[in-house]
Amino acid sequence: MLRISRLTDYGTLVLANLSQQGEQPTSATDVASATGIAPPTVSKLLKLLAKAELATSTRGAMGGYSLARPANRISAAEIIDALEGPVHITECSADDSHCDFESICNVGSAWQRINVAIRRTLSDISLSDLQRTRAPVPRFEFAGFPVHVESGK
Amino acid sequence: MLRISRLTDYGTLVLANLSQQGEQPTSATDVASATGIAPPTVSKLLKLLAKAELATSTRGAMGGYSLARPANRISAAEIIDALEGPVHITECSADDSHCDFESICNVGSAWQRINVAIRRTLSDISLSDLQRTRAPVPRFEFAGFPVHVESGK
DNA sequence: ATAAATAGGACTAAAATAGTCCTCTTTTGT
DNA sequence: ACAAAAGAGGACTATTTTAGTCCTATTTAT
Repeated sequence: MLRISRLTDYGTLVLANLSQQGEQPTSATDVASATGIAPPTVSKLLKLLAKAELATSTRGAMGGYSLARPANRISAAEIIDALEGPVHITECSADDSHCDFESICNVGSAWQRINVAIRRTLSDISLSDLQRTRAPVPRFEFAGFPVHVESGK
Repeated sequence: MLRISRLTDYGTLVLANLSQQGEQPTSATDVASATGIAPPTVSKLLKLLAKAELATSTRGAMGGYSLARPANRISAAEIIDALEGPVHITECSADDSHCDFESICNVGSAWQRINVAIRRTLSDISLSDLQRTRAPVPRFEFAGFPVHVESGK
């Protein structure tokens, strides 16, 4: 359905919060109170983000998490991958998937192509873009026709 | 998770099949055996597609379904909308949604913008594009940088 | 030592999805 | 008129995914 899960949405908030804190580590508890998200959930998210190397963790007292890289070098695609695993627009876009109708199905490849295109775009959008209230306006093209997206409302 | 549901994938197959049958109505049962999808599921899909006016139904003996319009005037976005309802990339992209952190959250609008951009692209892709084995290669741009997608693999 | 943190993973609950089935209405052909 | 073929509509169930909680172990600063 072309949507990201709520956890990913929260994850973006969490990363945005880390980004505001700068270099020094922030504890999961602090992030939780700053964002209003339930502490155990924040903790779970930060563990996933650390495993994906988007955040670095410091253990022990005065420890916490901080961004692994500047916000402009963390892409929306990486955030989604970290929190939802590699994403395929349909089941049959997955590398190792097979279905019974492959011989009939002439549809798969186009969805796959669209999937690739969306992922590329998401790769070009950084956490800092996501944070900017006035983010740059994405522009899409298909089959040679540019599709302009109005900014704001 | 940026993926469409399996039903939508099936729905595309079903529509592609109707498209191949031309004008005369095809029964849900026939579509089911042509595609290999379980008959009750095909029936459910066709009902939804008919309600969304992507297919027209003819009741009674010799009845069935046919495309409401030529395949090149049915867009991927319409198919998704018909089978999954209006789609939002995050919960807070929905028109009437509110969350407790709106005052803190500076992230929402960018995801929303991305959502709009993806939908526009999907609107420009037609059922006939989806059917073509060599569909045109979508091209995306973000913040002024064109992103080229290689064709094929 | 002790307190403050993360690491890791087991576990539960809730929600969305997929799929099935039943009954009713409409239409065609005999 | 009637029987058969088809769709309309909706209730229902099972499965899977997602969200969220909690517990125990490990690490580190003071």
